[in-house]
Amino acid sequence: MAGKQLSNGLNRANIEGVRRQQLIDATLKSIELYGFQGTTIVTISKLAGMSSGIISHYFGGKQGVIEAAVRYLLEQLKQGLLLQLQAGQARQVSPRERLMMIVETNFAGFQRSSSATVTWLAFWAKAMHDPALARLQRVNSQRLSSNLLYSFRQLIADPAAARDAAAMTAAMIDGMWLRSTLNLTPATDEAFNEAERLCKAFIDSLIATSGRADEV
Amino acid sequence: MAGKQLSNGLNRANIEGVRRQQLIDATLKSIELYGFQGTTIVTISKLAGMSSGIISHYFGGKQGVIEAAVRYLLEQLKQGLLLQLQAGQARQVSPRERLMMIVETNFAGFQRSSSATVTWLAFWAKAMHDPALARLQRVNSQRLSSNLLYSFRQLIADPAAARDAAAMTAAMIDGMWLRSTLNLTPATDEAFNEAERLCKAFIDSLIATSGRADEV
DNA sequence: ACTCGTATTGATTGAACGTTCAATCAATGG
DNA sequence: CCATTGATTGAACGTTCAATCAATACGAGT
Repeated sequence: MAGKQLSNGLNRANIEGVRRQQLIDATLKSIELYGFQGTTIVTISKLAGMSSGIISHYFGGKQGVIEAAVRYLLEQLKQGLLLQLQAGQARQVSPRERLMMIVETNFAGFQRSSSATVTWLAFWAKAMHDPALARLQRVNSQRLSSNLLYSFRQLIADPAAARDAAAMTAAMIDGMWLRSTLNLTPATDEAFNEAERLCKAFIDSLIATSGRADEV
Repeated sequence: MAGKQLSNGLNRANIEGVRRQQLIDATLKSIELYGFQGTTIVTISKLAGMSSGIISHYFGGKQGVIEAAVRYLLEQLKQGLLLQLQAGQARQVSPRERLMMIVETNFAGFQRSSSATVTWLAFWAKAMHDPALARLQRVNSQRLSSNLLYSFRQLIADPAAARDAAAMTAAMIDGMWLRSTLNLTPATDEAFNEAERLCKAFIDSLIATSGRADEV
């Protein structure tokens, strides 16, 4: 019944999901190639190998498919950390290891791709004038802070110091990512690797300092 | 001769400069009010109290006036530090003081204004697909790094450690600024003040750590 | 008062874009 | 083998916007 196959190997019920993902991929590709302003219904649908009308059919309009693409990016980031934590579920993950995983997730391959970097920047710029996107942005920003704070609390006794450590680390991750993205000369991962290294070094210095306990 | 006054108090030769600045101000105001996408020739010229044609006359087109507005922002940032250093020229400015000045400049009032924050984000997003803007971005990004490195070199003996300190501080400044801007709920300066505090605390911790000298 | 030159206007144009919807067609069900 | 579904198309439409340019306003010089 639901398992009946079409000749192209697609289940009828799956077509919608498949098309939506194809259009989201095409949207990210278009933003990568032509920029946010240069992305139109035509560039997206052409990259997807479909007609222009299909976008309104599945997403209600251009605004819809772009919002969906952003949600996809946010979801990738969220799942990235979940998967990595899951991978180390057998053994016990120390607070320090967990912090390193958070850093690695934020500098993972997908987050370095052109389509992702360009879209993130456009997303932030648009979030300042679009309440729906602003809400998504805030949730995402909060998640990074909370994840960091959770681990820092287990490493730093003083609550205020733990909060400061989390805020600093969040800023350093975002700042490193931003500067790496903007200064990406050709297609070198060098900047991202260095950024990841420095973020991890910073976390270790925070832990080491707090080990010496009593400051301020 | 050149000092001849018009009835409105403007020098003929100055009219062009005055009009250009008025249009740049109007452009920033429009981006603040309507966003980057919502900014058109009409919104700018209306805010400036002039007609739409004037933009093409003075800037050759919309692209021209927007580029000029971005250049103005970059110049403000550059001059901000110069002025502050100049203010303390009489007495000797210690390397640490100079670092704090750099932080203060990046969180100065003008950089917190809506018109500036929105334009910065739009500028970054556009820089990824516009070579002219990308060049401006790189120069600006480099300046922050160089300024920081110059002072850190006087405080940290190991060259590699000084370079890392500068890179980390640059990222923290940009990251703190970004997160403050994006999470600006209503119109609270609270986030910016906290960001400035943490950046300064971070610099002090870098200096203190290097004082203990020999690490790695 | 009159003219010249510059500054400015704003209606108009043409291109670009998002949306709509009647028509098409392959895949299903009977 | 015919009827029905619904996924997909793409031309047409209305809107938006940057750019243009002929017309106008206005100060300066005589």
